[in-house]
Amino acid sequence: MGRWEPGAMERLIAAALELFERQGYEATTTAQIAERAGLTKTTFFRHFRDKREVLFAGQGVLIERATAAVDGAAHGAAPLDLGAAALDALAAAHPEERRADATRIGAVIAAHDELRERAVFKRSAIAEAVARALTARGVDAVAAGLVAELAVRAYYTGFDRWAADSRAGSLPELCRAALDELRAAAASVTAR
Amino acid sequence: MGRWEPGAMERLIAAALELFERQGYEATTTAQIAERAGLTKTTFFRHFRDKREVLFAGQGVLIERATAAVDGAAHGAAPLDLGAAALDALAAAHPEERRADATRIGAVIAAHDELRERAVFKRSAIAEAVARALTARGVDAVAAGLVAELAVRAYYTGFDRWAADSRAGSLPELCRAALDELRAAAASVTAR
DNA sequence: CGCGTGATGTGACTGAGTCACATCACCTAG
DNA sequence: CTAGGTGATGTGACTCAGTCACATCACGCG
Repeated sequence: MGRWEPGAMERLIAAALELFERQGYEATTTAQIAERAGLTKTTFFRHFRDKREVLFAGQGVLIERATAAVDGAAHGAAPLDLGAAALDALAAAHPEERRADATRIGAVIAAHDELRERAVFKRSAIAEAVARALTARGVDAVAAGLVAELAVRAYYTGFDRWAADSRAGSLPELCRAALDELRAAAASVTAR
Repeated sequence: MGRWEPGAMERLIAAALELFERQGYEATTTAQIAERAGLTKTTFFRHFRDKREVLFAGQGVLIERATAAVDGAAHGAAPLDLGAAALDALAAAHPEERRADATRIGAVIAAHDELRERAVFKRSAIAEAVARALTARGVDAVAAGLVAELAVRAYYTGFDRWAADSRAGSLPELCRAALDELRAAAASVTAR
């Protein structure tokens, strides 16, 4: 499979991150990124659909993992338990060694609207996929949308705390704690 | 204020919508849109930040209306009542005469990922603004995020039904009905 | 050793988005 | 009635994202 210097995509991601941090996102050219990785612009676009996507590589597996967790959850699980299963799968996708990378990437994304837009889109794609998986498990559509939203919201809340503070607990713990907070707040807010 | 032929922005929006429907979004050039509106490409970009934005003009007032409704709600209102106030303000922003336009615009957006991404971003911007307005009214941050999500979700659910079926009820009614469904589902899902 | 395959390079091209500068309609002060 | 002033538009040139057809090169396999 691999020939030439292997790891082209990884080199492109690293080069992009360094240049974005140093020069800013808009001031960095896809040709510059490719050159720093020892490649050309055309090859950059062979690995990423567009310039933004270089910071979101690997998120593709999130949807698969989350939906697989819902599909494979225990028979008879309550809707919120299915959501928790999706949440655990999402949290398990990021090894502790990559926490520092997450921090750096998050800082770049937060600084540029164009990238925040893509981040929000990715988030909504995950939520939609989880909601579909929930309805496939028999959860009614409205409840599925809400449970998926809770799970994804817990995931991003936990992820942000994990990335923001290297001394914070593990990602799965932080995500579970966030889900507990959300469930409590939701119950209190919707009580009549 | 106005000189030349007035209504340049409206002409651009109408031209863009017609061309997008006829040729597709990607096959349509900003120069084509401008020409059809009797203008030039440069003027197009004086009215819209980018090509996508031409289909989202006017959404800027949604945030102002929704946050103003929260700011001005009755003293002592419960969090969900504040959310309902934001929802009513959002629903009131679309006169019945524009239902057909909403249907057409929605069809174009739904057919192109690039536009769906922008739509999701707009939605999240509204939700964030409402959440901020809620925290400013003393609602705790986690609950504010959830209530804002419920309100915005009710708004989009109602809006989609309103745009999808010209015989469906009024937008405010559809949005309120959606909020009722969501509250019931949320209460049932988060019950222990 | 020759051949197929897959990743990369090359060069040219389209179109989004920006910018400096010129122009023209309208309004207002004198 | 005229001279600026203002704000919206036009013009032409430019950068860069993203695409494409075609050439090239490394590697594995028969």
